[in-house]
Amino acid sequence: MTDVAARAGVSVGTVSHVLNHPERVRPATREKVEAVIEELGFTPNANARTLVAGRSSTLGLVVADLGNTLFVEIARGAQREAYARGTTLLTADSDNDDDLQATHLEFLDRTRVAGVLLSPMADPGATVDRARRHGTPVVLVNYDTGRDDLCTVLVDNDRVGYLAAQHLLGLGFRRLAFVGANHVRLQPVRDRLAGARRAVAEAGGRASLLEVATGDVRPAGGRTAGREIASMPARRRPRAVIAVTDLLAMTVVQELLAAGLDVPGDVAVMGCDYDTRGWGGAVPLTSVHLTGQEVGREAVRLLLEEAAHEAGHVHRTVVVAPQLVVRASSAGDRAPAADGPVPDLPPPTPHLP
Amino acid sequence: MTDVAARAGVSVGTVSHVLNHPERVRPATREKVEAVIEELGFTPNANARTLVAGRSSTLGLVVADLGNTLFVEIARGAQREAYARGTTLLTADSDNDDDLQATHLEFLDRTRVAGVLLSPMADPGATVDRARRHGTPVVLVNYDTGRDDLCTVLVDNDRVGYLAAQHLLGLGFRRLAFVGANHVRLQPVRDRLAGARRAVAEAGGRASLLEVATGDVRPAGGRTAGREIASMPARRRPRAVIAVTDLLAMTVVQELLAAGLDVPGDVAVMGCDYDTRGWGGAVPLTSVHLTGQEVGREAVRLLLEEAAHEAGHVHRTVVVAPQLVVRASSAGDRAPAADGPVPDLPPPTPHLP
DNA sequence: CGACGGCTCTGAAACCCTTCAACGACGACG
DNA sequence: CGTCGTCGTTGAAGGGTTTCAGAGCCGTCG
Repeated sequence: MTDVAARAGVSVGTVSHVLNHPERVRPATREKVEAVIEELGFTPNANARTLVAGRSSTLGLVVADLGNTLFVEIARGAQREAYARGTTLLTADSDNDDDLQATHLEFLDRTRVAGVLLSPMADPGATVDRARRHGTPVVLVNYDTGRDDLCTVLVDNDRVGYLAAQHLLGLGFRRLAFVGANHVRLQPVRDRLAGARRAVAEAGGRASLLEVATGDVRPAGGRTAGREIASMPARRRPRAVIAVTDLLAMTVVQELLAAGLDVPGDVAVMGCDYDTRGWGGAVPLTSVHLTGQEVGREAVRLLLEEAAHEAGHVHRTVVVAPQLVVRASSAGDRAPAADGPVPDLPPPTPHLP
Repeated sequence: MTDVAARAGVSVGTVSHVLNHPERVRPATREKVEAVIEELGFTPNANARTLVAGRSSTLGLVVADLGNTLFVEIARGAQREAYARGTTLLTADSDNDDDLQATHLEFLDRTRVAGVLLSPMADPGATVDRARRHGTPVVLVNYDTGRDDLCTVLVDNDRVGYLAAQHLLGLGFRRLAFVGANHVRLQPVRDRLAGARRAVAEAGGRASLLEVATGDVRPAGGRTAGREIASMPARRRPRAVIAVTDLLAMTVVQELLAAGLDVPGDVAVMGCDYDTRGWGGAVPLTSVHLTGQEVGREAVRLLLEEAAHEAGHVHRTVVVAPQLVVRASSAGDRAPAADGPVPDLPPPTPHLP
């Protein structure tokens, strides 16, 4: 900057003004300075700026695992909202490692970002408080600590289950099943199950919800559940299945098909979450999507709000609504739906010119 | 830091030493300073440090679109390599916007990161040079500019096509088809086709490669191609299909199934890329995967190497091998393979406690 | 007993920018 | 023609850290 000032025949203060308060400097001077900046290829040092300002305007996002489609959606939504509001979002992937997550959080704290979005896998504990003590606002994303001294964005998992059951009931199915019902120690499972039960209860006496256990929340769990359902006599067999996870739903579908049953002709199946792997199969999967983008957006709003009102900010929890997306696995017709208006179908690679 | 120094009764220089060169300070002093640091909750300001050092040790990654699974894999691989080498990787998503991409690159340049990985959609042009003029090394990822004054990491697309055709030929299929062959203006398509042709040529006279055009690289293009193949008389119909894209392959499969053909019984199908949407269907898709993680890893290695040898660094292009992953759509048996050793199957949401 | 070498620790400069009080010039006004 | 206000510009302070030359101090050796 000194070089620019010297070469333009002005003081560094003036160069700074050209950069940050162009209106304060006479057009002639400004143009001269700008010309020199261009000529010298000068780029201001963001660190020095932040050092003076005390805090940068960048936002950080620490995500538990970018391999999980939901977190990617959260990152995309957050990125868009941040951009719309004139800031930059930097994402750090903790790769399922709590220590790394803490490291990333501390790094962003050290670098004095305007605020951090944290989407953890487990309770982050005191790590968050350390950052906040330095004045780095933190918003918790997609994880419920139950704390009320922290802004939080959550998906309404009760509504996830409710929407799923409501959809199937609305199609006229009465005998429903809920696969994965035994994993109620996982809060989202608990909530989804509760929502599904409520919808069934509201539908009156003719509707029922069979709760099917799985050994595992991972795909393998759907295997046994799928076989169990397939082997039931047709009169007792559930007519429609809600799996607590898209991944479980996918394996249930595979087992049903392998047993010679038709999906959705004999059994309709649907999942929850936002797992793109269910979208492209022969029977694209109906699902209640966790609206990750909306979660990310809302989180950025909350974070900027908190960052703006240093003190006197009231922490709150925003609950985002999930969204039902109907595909072939529950629809009446089996036409492949991949061309349909699936939300945010990523563009295809190859993307080279 | 001044506060810490005062409270510990030492000078700021000593506090700095405790932080960066603990061996230079007497244990007693060190412990006292550390105690005060803890007591005061002091966290060093990374900006000030970078300001002095001239450059931080953080790496930046600017990615064209996080909605694309391949870029996510690149980010994950890069993250892991960076972590293994003791640095931090910050990812910025350009959301398919070239201007935003340039903005992100400039931002990282301003913030004086150790280097930037850039995975663009189109030729980034002079943006890159601006950053490099300030001494910010840039490595181009998954995009071939043809420049030799830049380190680049590419996937061997010729080998993608070659591996695909070789796999099918190895299974005994002779009449192959290549779907999407008309999009040769896209460099990856051109290379993949060339590789496939070569494998077929090497197989001798009895093997053939029917080149099928699609109106579009997007999924819809697979529709017409699939119908076209399905409607051919069985004797002329290709026995195995390579689609230039996983997404195309998925829709081809859907059309074949809809026409009453069996996959892979009547027609085997495979794709290329790394699109997870093809993994979970009733007929999980065989594919030649672009090994995004390896690309990301290699890119970080290159970048750190360039960052280390300020001058006298020889730019080079590293070509990463793709990887054949066999699933049901080409295998002899149709057993669902989702439990098999699919590379990097993400863990399931729900991930709350 | 004095000189000398090692350890520790200090203080100040340097890093690059922003901001703010103050200053000079210039036009308007009385 | 002197005074006042504005506008544009300046110069220095300040922000948090690292680094480096040097100052004390203690022990050792001659």
